Amino acid sequence: MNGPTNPDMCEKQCLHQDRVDRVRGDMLADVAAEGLAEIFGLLGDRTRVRILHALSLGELCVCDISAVLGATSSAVSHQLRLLRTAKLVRSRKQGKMVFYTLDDEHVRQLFAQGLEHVLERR
Amino acid sequence: MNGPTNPDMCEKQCLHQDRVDRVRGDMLADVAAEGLAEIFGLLGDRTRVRILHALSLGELCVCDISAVLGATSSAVSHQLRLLRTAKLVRSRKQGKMVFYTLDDEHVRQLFAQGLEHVLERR
DNA sequence: CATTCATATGAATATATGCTCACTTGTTGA
DNA sequence: TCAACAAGTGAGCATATATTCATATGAATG
Repeated sequence: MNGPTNPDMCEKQCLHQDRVDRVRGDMLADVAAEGLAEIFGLLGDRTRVRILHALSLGELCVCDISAVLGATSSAVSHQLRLLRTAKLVRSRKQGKMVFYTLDDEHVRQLFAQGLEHVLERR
Repeated sequence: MNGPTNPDMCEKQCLHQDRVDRVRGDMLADVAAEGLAEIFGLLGDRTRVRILHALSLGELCVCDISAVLGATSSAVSHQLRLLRTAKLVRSRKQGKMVFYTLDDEHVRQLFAQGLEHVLERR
């Protein structure tokens, strides 16, 4: 009905067509943007950050993680499923227990990089 | 420290006290975990990812960003406020327009690192 | 001035997300 | 076979968050 013209998109005067065209051409593919948002989103939660950091220090079972974080094993298990699905952690079953380890070197580097950011901003 | 015993925290048999104690000692301070989650959370949204990527290609006004993303300038403005508050972008006023640029080198590196992850995962 | 326009912002709404609770699964050992 | 227990999961709830809509602000221009 309204067609492509959206009054909230200021298509009147301010648009720098050259710049816009150039940037449009270099923009990330949708999959890439989606993928980036997904991985960063996974790292963007306090509980998951702490789980991943704990695992970066060594292998732990669900119970241990719960104890370290002071969270219920249910909450931890829910989060571990997300991390497992995204292949950020790997699980190894041993009897009743399931041990988790980091399964992605990029995560370590992202952590280090992120920490630099956190520490250096002032 | 943990207060009352929580049945969901399996304090019975599986706990590897030595590991837990060691990891607890090396855990991130709360502020650090919170800070990490915050920065990653900001990067964990498709719209913000695309805004930041567009800005990594050069300075753009709000209107241009809207055009590049195909989003309303209102939506973009809201997101820019978050990014500005977190000092990930910087704004420069010129007449009616406001130009934005990336204001954080870490972001570029996080992007590169994140992209590697996205591209390399099987 | 009054108008137009780029940007910002508050309120409302829709959706996403994290946790708890109750329950299930699968394993160990009595 | 049965009880105990670690772990996983679905439902429900509470909160967070992204977008839209309406409106405000402030700058250029007639």
